[in-house]
This record gives sequence, structure tokens and C-alpha cells, in this order.
Amino acid sequence: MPISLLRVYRILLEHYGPQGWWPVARHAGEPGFDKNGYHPNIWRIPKTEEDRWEILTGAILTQNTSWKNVELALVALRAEGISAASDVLSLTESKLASLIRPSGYYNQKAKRLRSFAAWLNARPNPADPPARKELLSLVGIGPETADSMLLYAWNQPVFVVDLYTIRLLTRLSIVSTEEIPMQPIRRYEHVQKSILSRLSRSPVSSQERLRLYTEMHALIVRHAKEHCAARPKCAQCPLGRYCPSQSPSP
DNA sequence: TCCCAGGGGCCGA
DNA sequence: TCGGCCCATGGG
Repeated sequence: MPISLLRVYRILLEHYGPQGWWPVARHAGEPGFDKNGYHPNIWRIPKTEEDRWEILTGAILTQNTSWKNVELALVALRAEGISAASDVLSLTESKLASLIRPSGYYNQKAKRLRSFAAWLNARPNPADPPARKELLSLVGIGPETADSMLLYAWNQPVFVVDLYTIRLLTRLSIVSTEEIPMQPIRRYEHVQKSILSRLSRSPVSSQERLRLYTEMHALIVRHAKEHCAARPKCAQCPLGRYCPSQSPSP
């Protein structure tokens, strides 16, 4: 029997502690926030429109990009006074591209950010969570970006799947590689469904679920960086004794 | 120098 | 439906 997902969560949380996702750099240094905008109970804190805008922007900028580089881009935007969708729309695309340059793929992301800002700006009630389908219909918003937006910017209990999640769960034999479809979108939905069916057996309140989904995704990313990398570093891995794929230490 | 990062879209077979 | 390619910076 593979280890249960909830058990994985508890072990990772015990080992790494709360990750404080999604960071909001504009609050860096404020009480409870660290210098990069992380806060252990941030999922509980009501978000302002500026917070939401920063999270949504970060979700687009971090596509296939390390968060460090995204931070540089967010700093550049803030220095320019860009803190709302309407501000983005006031910039030319080339100006926007030059500001977000450190985050890579800047031409592509400038287009995506501008069209996203136009959509966001036209919404009657920005605090109202959009339908997932609607997000997916926008250029440059795929399933992972849409789900992180819903979870971290709109506090919707949605489980975010990423490459790390798939890697970890297959290594732990929680999901078998054979059953995973090849096509990216179907792959995503398959793993997400599989995860939900495993978690549904443990009844929790919607608040607890929000906390679980928020923290779980962040913990998996943390764990993938420190141990469960493409080239795994299995020594001292907190999940080592539960992992059939554990490689011998060099 | 090579590899990787908090993905997504497009195109031809 | 699929495989392959493109987008690009910065850090290890």
C-alpha cells in the first residue's frame, strides 16, 4: 500500500513548516510577513485588490520561470507604480515587456499580461471568483495557472497540479505512471481527479480544505526543490522510508 | 558549458 | 491525437 496523501501532507508540513504562499511582496516586512512577502497564515488574510492583482500577475510571470526572476519583475513593476490592471493597460506593450524582462519570455508574457489585464479590468466585481472555464479561455492561461489563480487570488478550494506533483506522486506510487494520459490537459485533469478522490474520504470543512490545498501545493514545490528534484537527492528525505523509488545515496 | 525553473500555444503529420 | 518546437532570463 502506498502512503496516503494526507500522511504525505502531514509529514511535509511537520518537516518544512508553513510555506506562507502565495507571497505578496508589497507587504514585505509588515507584521507577520517576512522580507519577501511570505506569511504563515496568509490564506486567512482578506486580500485587497492590489494583493489580488500582484498574485495574478505573478501567476502569469512564473510560468516555466523561477520565482526569483519573477520577484525582480514584480519589483520593477512596483517601482513604476503599476499596481492594478488599469495601470498595465496604460503601458505600451514594449514598455511592459522591458519592465518584466527578468522573468523571461518577456514578449510573450507582455502580450498575455495585457490581454489578461483587459479582461480583469472589465469585470464588474473583481473579488468575485471567475469560472475556471472562463480563465481557460484566455490566451496564456492553462489549467495550472487558472487553478493557482483560483486558489491563491480568489481563495477557491482548488487543487493545483504541477510537474512536481506528478513527479512526487508517481515516485511514491500514489499515482501509477501507466494510468496517466500523454496529452497535457488530460494529464492534468486526470491527476487532479485522482488526488481529489483520495482526499475526499477525509471530511473537512471548506476552511480546512482551503488551508490543505494552499499549503500542500507550496510544500510539494518546496520538497521538489530540496529533495524530489529531477535528479533526486534522497539522502535525509523526510519521505524516504515511504518511497519505492528512493535511489541509493552516492 | 549545461541544466533547470512555481507552462502554454502552435503546427504539421 | 501526438510529437516537436518556440518563447528567454538568471542562478547553480
